[in-house]
Amino acid sequence: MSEKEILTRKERERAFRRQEIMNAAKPLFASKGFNQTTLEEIAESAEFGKGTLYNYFENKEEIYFSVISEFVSRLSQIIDEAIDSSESFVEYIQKSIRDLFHFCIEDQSGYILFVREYSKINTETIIKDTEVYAKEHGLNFERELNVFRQAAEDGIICSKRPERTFMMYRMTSFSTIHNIIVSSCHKSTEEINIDEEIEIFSDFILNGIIKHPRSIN
Amino acid sequence: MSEKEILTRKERERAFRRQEIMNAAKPLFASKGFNQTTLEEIAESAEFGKGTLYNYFENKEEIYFSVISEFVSRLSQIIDEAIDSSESFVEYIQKSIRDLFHFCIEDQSGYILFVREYSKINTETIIKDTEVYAKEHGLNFERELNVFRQAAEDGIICSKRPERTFMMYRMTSFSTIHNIIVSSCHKSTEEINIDEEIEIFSDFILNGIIKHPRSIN
Amino acid sequence: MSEKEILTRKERERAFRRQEIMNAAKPLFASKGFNQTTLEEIAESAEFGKGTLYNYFENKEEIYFSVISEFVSRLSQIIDEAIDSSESFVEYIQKSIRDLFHFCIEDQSGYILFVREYSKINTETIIKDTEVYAKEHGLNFERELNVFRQAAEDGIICSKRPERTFMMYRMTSFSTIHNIIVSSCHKSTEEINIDEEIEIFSDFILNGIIKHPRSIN
Amino acid sequence: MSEKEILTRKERERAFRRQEIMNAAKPLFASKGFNQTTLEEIAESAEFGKGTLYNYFENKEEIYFSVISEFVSRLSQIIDEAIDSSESFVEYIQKSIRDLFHFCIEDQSGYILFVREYSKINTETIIKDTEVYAKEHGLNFERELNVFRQAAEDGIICSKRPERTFMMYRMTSFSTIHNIIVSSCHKSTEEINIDEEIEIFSDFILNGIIKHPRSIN
DNA sequence: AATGAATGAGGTTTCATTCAT
DNA sequence: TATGAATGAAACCTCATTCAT
Repeated sequence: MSEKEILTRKERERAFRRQEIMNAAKPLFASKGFNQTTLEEIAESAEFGKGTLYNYFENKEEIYFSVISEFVSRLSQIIDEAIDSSESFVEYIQKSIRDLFHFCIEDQSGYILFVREYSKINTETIIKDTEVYAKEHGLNFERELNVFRQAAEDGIICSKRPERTFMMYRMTSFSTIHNIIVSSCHKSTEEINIDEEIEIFSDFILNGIIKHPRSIN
Repeated sequence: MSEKEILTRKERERAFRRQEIMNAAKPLFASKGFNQTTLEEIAESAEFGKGTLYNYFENKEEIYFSVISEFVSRLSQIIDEAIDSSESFVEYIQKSIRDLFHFCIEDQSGYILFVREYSKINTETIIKDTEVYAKEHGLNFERELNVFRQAAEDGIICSKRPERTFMMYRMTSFSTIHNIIVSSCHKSTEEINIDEEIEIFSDFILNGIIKHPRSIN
Repeated sequence: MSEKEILTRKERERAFRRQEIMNAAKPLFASKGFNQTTLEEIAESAEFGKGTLYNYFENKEEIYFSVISEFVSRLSQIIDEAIDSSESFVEYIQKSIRDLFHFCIEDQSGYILFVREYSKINTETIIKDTEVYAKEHGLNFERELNVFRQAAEDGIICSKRPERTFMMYRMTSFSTIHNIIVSSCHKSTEEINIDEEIEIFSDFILNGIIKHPRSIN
Repeated sequence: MSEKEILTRKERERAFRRQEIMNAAKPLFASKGFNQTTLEEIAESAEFGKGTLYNYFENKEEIYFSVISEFVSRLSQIIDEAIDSSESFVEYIQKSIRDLFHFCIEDQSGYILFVREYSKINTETIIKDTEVYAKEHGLNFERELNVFRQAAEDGIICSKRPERTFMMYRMTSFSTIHNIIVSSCHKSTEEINIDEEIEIFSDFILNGIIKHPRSIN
């Protein structure tokens, strides 16, 4: 029996309103940033009074990090599923890229907030050490890292330092998604074809930019 | 005879003090962000009174963007030089990666500010359209883009969409540098070997992550 | 049933506090001017915190112009009533002078602020074109002007340019009231007799300064 | 032999530069007010360095009051001349109105500054008591007042309180001139005819606004 | 539980005045 | 004597948080 089922009606209502506030805050934080988003705006968007927010969250920061935390949980799940359901390294790469891209483009606001904090590029909130931060939210890079280590041992990838290779792969994924989102905002006319982007990116990751005698794909 | 030589002593002193203020502001903006950095801090760090700053800059924003502008100018120059002095595409890639990495790691604060604005991830300043912004500061992506287009025509790179490939290459460069800088901040004990990082990254870009029958390099 | 009656208790309290702030600000603005009056002083005088003022007014200017606006509305009403209730030109002149003097001397601070702005002598606020300004606040010189035009047609006043005559009459009224107020401030011992002042002024306006064979009055 | 002649060349140059600064400051103070005019603007307009001003004046206020003082001296002289050269009360009134109007409209900036201070409507400078102020600058209302007292004794004017009548006359003169100046600023198309204005005003003062059996004029 | 009025610390910016050159 | 760089007090305004209702 899961924990959820033993929530009372009051607790369920409380959780529901908490979520409503987070949903209202997310696009505001994403588009305007932490400091530039006022509690008044969040309250108005959530159709609550300003003071009510403090019945559900300690302070502004807690709202902010709760939003990100929620995103990270789901992100983590997606990666776990990709690992669990793949039978080869290449399949895992392709699957995780595809699922990650779709998920992030689905929830652009969440993604932007996540990458802003995670890349440590944000300066409006106290920067937390990535590892602490990742653990707090259950983001499990260790499992992925092990996949890369195993692939190195198996001779599937050539790098002598799979940790570095993994980091580059991860960073590159995030910045490419970021780039797609930004592009789609600014050039609405030129419709972005997500599946094409995914294919180009997968090829870039697997084969690099130089033409090789025979491509794996 | 260049214009610089006909600056009067006063003008030279003025330019010097302007630079001093920018140098004082740069690491503050980089570590704390735009809003979190107060003019008082900048003034104190520059060893000037608060009001003095306004004799050299219109307002806080002008200090901020002047710092970035200076970085972009030098960045632009480095890329131009790499293009001009390379005889093949692969040489250009290797050279530009090497020079870019060294330059950015030399001026970490400037780099962080640049990437924060340029990636449109920053929310504290009015985000300018990348292209406008790039032109304003003389950042010339068009030239690099043409290098990639030519390489595609020549069959050196396999992508059917060299613009996308270039963008991924650029993004990936920046996030890798970013990652190195962040790592070096947090794990100062584990000394970062820049040249090794450059080699790994060059290989990653040129060949991807999958082992190929024969590597170009 | 008027709209006022359907104000909720909250709305009534809000309006009341708004008025309190205006009442606190009025004598300060009148005695010290716009720039020389600080928000801190207004807040202290109104027995509110500094920030509270911003819950009722957009900014300092809005407080200032609200005070004047309130005065102008009441001034306008007084003149309208004098026109409506008078049966001859001379009666209207005497009545309007009497009511105007009493009203302005009752609310000296309001009057000083009004005349400062209206005479375009003030340089601390952006000077608005008198006509625009008058219309905004419902000050209706046009009606009075028509009374003068009619009197000229009827041969009651001799001027060939009743517009000018009206303007002189208005200006003179204001500066005389101003003079009375200033005098009463500085020479508090010598009690000012308002009714005598009104009589002298009415005579001055109607008959000029030269003795005539027979005076209307 | 006058004092002027024993000024050394240095002293003459000093006086000349003092005057230059005042001339530069006058229109600025008139159009923008005391606080809104910066020393930097005055210095620039006078083609001096900011610091140089302090070699000629104690501080900003001294510049301001020197400008007004100069105006008052000349104003005083004009009224004295009108009194001295007139043979009747009516002639004095007509002459003084004419000369005053022409003088003030010639030096609009000076006039505006004078009336702003003198009417005690200004709040940007410490308001000085009119009498002190008048004496300081040699403005001699006492002589004019005596002319009115004499006219009352002689039965030329009807008022039992010639002091009040004089004050109204003075105030009215100033506000009418003020009105003309303001009008000429805002309605440049409709050319103002000074001589016509003077005639209308003289008539207004002497005869009031009501048509009398026979007009003096 | 919900509200929003009240608060005041803290930020940017202006500008008269000083003073070393 | 002329200069203008340096200064810092003082002003307006924002907004997260508290708390009485």
